[in-house]
Amino acid sequence: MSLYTIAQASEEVDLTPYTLRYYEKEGLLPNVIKDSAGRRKYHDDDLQRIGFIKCLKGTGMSLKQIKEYGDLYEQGKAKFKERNAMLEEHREKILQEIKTQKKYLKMVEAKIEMKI
Amino acid sequence: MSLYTIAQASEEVDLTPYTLRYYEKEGLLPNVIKDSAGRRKYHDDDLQRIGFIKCLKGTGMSLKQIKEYGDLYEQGKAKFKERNAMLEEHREKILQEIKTQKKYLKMVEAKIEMKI
DNA sequence: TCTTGACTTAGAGTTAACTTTAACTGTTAG
DNA sequence: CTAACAGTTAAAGTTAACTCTAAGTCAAGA
Repeated sequence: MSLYTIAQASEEVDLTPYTLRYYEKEGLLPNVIKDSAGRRKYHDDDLQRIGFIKCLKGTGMSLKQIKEYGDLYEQGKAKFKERNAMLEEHREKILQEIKTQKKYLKMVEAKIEMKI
Repeated sequence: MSLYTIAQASEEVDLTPYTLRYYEKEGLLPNVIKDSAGRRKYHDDDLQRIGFIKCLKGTGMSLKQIKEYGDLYEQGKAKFKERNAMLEEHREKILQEIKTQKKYLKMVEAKIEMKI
């Protein structure tokens, strides 16, 4: 049941405190609590969530869509289907993107080998 | 030796005319010629170049870096080494990125299978 | 007690990469 | 001949995702 300050959480997830506050302001982190002095305290759950946000973002999902997903997540199993549909669609997008990256990799390698 | 108007080139490479003009303004397309009325005419070479720009951009290279690469390219074999070094470094970046994407894919798939 | 340092907020500023606007020009179909 | 069209430019506007500033609060150490 460990708690992290924003500096510690920042270190842990490799995002700046600015970014963490920004994500919270955008509604991506609805469960971050504050201590009596109003300072943020991050739970392990929060860090997990940030990890998944980084995953979605790193695979090209916009913060807006990530928020949509998060909002569905907050509504529990009532929205399970919708939420999973989003993920399945996103999965296809990632697969497609990996294919594209591989194609581009070949183009770059061809250019390297061209030696002109 | 076919020539394309900006509308045709746009269609061909799947970028808007706005974007093509923008790329040119940024110095990424130094060889686009104009007809007597001042209208752009794209050679096949230009389209090839745009294709490679899309490849570099699609693999995360900034337009600024793409311009650097293009500038080296313009200087011919004098800058071959430097230019190829850029590509080799970029190749590593793409390989790394594909790895990351695969990791993220697994995370998304795990979440889908989690059914919670 | 004072001050240092880590936090807080609202809001302004930044950056990359477009995207659009306004005003204009040259080409072509009727 | 003229209206519509496809292009031109410089410059302004947009968007996403931060990133920073200014002014303030609170707790802890000398």
